Amino acid sequence: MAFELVSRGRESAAALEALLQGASAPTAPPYFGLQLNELAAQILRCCDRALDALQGDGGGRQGRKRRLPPCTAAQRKPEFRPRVLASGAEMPTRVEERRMVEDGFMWRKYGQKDIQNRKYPREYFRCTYKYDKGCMATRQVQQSEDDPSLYNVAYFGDHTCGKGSAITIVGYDGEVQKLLVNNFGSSSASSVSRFPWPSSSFGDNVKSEASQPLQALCLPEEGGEHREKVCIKVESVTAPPVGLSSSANVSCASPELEALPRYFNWDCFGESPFDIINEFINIDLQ
DNA sequence: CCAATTTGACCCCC
DNA sequence: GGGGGTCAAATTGG
Repeated sequence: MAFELVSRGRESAAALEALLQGASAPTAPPYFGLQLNELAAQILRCCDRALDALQGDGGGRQGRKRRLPPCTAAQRKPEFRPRVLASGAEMPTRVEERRMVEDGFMWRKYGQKDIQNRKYPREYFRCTYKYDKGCMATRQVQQSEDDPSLYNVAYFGDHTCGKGSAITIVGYDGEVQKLLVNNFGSSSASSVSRFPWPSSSFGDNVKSEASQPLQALCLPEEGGEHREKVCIKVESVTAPPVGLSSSANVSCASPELEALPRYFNWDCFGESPFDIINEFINIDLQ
């Protein structure tokens, strides 16, 4: 209950921050020395910490850890099971490198594997509602070798359990960029998965149409505590018209994404957690 | 008792 | 045949 309440508060803060970013945040009156958007970001961080604390409270589902002696083959019932291939060659819809912060979904671990040439095992999670609602979303989590405090998270499949959403962004020339993102940044499993900005915010300001959602997606925690890299699969990319400027830089080796470089803070996903390089770009948050 | 985790076995693909 | 993804029995803890 407390978890849901804090989650709701977090979503409200996210909405506030998105609205402030879309509005004239720099001219908004300061509040105790903070700009309003900074204040919203601060509220978000507090909510995230509270949610983390609640999850690690022992009442959460993550607290169950044990180490068992392995079962012998004789103890197991040899049984032929028809397999349903869930992943195959499927590419993840989202890849993140993040500290262990809840992503807004209910996951159930179903496997763990040692991966060749990898220091840490890969953990496999499926949506808790796989059987209830036929939700086939899965995710894979692997501890980063570069920074063990970070975890690479790859998402496969869309949530059909009603807990996720995809957003569509109209590009500079009207071409649709569809970002496959599920309930990004929310920490509430029971929340309605909608982004905090209304579709009408993609108004006449062409420049903000593309940049605003990306900024709003990325809510880096200042001070470095909450550092994450967000990788989003972009189905269609369109270059902004000549003359439009952006304060961000981009470098990306992917040919399909060459058009973007000058306008966003893209970075190539060179050190992909799961060897996925070309179809994903990395938004380096700072 | 039920739900979640652990972990070896199983299965598919390359 | 090996690697990686999934299954499900065993186990644990609320």
